[in-house]
Amino acid sequence: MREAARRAGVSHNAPYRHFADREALLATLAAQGFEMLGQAMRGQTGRGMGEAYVRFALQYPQRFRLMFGGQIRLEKYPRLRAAAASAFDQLQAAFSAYGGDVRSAAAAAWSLVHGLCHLILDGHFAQRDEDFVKRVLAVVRFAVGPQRSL
Amino acid sequence: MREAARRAGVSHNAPYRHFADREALLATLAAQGFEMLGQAMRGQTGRGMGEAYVRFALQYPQRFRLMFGGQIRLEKYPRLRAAAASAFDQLQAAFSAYGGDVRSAAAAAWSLVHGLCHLILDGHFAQRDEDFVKRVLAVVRFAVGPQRSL
DNA sequence: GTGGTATGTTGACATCGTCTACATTAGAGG
DNA sequence: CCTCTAATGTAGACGATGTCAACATACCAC
Repeated sequence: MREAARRAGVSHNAPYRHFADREALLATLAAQGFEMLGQAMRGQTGRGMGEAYVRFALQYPQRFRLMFGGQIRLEKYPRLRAAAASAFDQLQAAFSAYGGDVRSAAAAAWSLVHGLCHLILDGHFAQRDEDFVKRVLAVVRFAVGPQRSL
Repeated sequence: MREAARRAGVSHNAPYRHFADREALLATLAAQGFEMLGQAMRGQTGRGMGEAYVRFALQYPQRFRLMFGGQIRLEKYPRLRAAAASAFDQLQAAFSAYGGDVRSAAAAAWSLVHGLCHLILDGHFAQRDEDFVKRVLAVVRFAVGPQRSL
């Protein structure tokens, strides 16, 4: 909080006129992040959405960590939960054209790109260039229908 | 640090006799977590390893967050990096029997289960029971060979 | 002009991670 | 047994932080 005030050039307590507490400030920043993420995925389809997701995480790593670092309790900030759900809905919509267990397929796709972001940011992979991301994403198939494949 | 000392029933500075600083303490706990994770996956194969991974995360959520929360810089703790790599190696070994881009396939599998853990822990999914996990993992196929499928 | 609301400031408090200095304990070597 | 040393613990302090209460200022509606 004090650091935020410092950067804004105001006294150390000014932020409390705009945010209830530290967590509320962070929740606002996280919600903004989810809107940015949704914006980044807008218009993309299929694998392009996944790549946009990863690109966002690599471009704004701190923001991504804030959004998904588990430091902010979703239950406490309905606006935050809504922003996150809105982003996820875009991903799920990309799967709705296919039959089968759409919800599970979308969850799997989200998990895949999400985990990839985390592991790259944590430095668990030797490579982190866009080619590596494309190659990893290219490896998976989603069996949405009884026989279908995406 | 002070809380740790409190729980151990010693003075607030005693922990500094055993750990250089807060980050070193957390790094030790994280490394221990990676060993636990490796233990949990030992003996499992294929999807069973993924399920074990998720089970571990759901059983020890705080530990999992510590291990992958990005608060500890891997570069600074070689032992930690080694413990993490060792766990990942198990996963990768499960793919080595198949041809194709083994490294990418293993990375994708790790990303999938890892992202699933994070999203479940963050409360982004309505369900979090073992059935849901099984269903999500069942949806994906890994195209390891030119024509092969796992 | 007056009252109220939004915004900012000052000062204080408890807590935290960390440093320095000092005390205690335990074991090894004479 | 005595002494020296290393390991371990303690006390006190410092700066930084999140937060609260009290007070000040600016602006807008009536």
